[in-house]
Amino acid sequence: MKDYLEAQLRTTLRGIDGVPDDFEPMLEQPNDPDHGDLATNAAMQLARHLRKAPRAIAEDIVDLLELDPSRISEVSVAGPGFINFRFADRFLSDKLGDVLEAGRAFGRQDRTKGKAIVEYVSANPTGPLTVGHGRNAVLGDTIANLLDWAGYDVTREYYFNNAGRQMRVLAESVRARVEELVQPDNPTRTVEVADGETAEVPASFPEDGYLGEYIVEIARELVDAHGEEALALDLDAFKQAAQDAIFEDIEGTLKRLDIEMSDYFNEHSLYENGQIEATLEALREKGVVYEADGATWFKTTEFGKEDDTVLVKSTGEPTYRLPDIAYHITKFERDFDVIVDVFGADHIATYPDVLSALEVLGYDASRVDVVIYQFVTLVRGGEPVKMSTRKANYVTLDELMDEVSADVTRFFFLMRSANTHLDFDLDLAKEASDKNPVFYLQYAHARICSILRKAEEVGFEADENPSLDLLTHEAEGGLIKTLLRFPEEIERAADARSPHHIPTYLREVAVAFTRFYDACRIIGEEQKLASARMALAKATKIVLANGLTVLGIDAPERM
RNA sequence: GCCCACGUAGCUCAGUCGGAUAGAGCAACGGUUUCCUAAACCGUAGGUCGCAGGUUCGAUUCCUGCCGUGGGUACCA
Repeated sequence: MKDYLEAQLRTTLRGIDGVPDDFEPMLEQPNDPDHGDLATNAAMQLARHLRKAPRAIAEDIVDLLELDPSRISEVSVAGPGFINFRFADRFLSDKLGDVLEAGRAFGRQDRTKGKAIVEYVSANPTGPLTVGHGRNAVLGDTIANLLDWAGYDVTREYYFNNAGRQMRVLAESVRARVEELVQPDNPTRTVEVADGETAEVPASFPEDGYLGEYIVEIARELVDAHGEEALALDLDAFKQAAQDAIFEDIEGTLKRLDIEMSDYFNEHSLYENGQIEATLEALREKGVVYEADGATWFKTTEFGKEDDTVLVKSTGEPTYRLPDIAYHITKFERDFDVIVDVFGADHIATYPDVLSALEVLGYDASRVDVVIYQFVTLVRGGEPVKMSTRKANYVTLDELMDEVSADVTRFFFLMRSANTHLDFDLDLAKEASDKNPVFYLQYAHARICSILRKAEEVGFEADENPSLDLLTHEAEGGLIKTLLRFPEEIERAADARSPHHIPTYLREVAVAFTRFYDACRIIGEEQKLASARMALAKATKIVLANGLTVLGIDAPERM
């Protein structure tokens, strides 16, 4: 409908002198339903160009506009110069039939938009996923779902680094725990675990070692498998054992969230195939790289930064920025039209360097969208929980899901815009009865299922081709209009890479449905009306189920 | 210091490619149930859209400055 009106408006405007060729009329839904179903402010925007009063322009447009009365029942000029359109009931009921026909595909577009890659999670295998990773994972996965529905061929990629200092410290941590098991009488030392809390660790435990209990478990498995010989294993064996165990754990956690990556991209492969070196050379040729103090620098000051940035340390080891650039080049080489990165706010200073480098090397950096999400503060008993992966004091994503379920976890991460801080109140989410919006949505879906069951019970059979034009009650019209917005909402959320629009929208659907449910009976009404209303209930079920599917949340048959 | 977000109802947050009377949930207050799930619905109350300027026919939305909160500012990731 929006497309139809846009096209008609454009045609009309082209016939008016003085309208710029590139003028695109905008249509939006007025806040107040009394103002119609769609409105355009085109006349006001044109006032400048045409040097005429907006209302007069609006009158002219309305006079010239040719509209199909079976689609638009009413056009009016209002306020300072808005043109308001009202949909014909007939049109709405026709469209409702389309919803039923499309079913689980309603809101999904044909796969014609090209290839998209969404990089998310990307946690190095040093420990279990935490709540912070959870926000990343759920955001990324839902953005990927949205792009999928919006018509992209989507790759979901997890980028990780299993080389370097972090992993060395991890391996040493495991080794120390093995030593502790095999030689319990060795000297120990005291380390701080959390504010004011301490623990005893073997003297060989590395500085900044990983203190989580999972390290002890990995050590125990090694001792179970190798006995005392475990201590004699080389560091790579400890590293491998830790990495295997931790990745298995991470994949298990992601699976609980219904997340399955397309692939895992190992940073190390960029070294093996020479892309790190090639990237550095390419940058050097562009003259944005120089040597100083034994290190290799990237002239980020040329791109508005205060300082230059080290790409290769004086030790000869690249900082993570260089492989990041090389990695992003692979995304271009793999021909992705849309490239989305999901990063925590702590990466906010690093991605501009990557984009600058891509730009210098001739890639269209505007294809890269970086979604930055702010940190999650877990609140337990009214107190914020401080978290650190290295110290043992954190709440894992698994623990969170144990407490509040995967559905609630996903929903809470998705209901807020990514760039606001998220206070995740565990007590509230757990209590989660009437306060929890996810239940409200699921309940609306379950209630429709209940109606369907009831219909079967009492032997009600809806007409094959229900007369949808019987749906003239205010609550029915409101619900239909809300349902029909679903495809636009998906597209808008996908374009903006903003999943949180969907929970907001689905709540509107649930509210509109519950209002309808409250005002209109289905079973027991006269056959034709009952059939039409049953069709409306089914259409609502489709939209709720599809929307929840995009969010990765279950749509239960009963609650 | 500099960079990036954010600041909207008592609380948690939508809305912001400039538009008509700024919305929702929770909390508060009042009402509704012979009926397909009351995990509901209806109503009332609640606001200098952080502050001050600027651009505009029109600013919560764009620009500048200030204040506040968070994050970043490593030859760590």
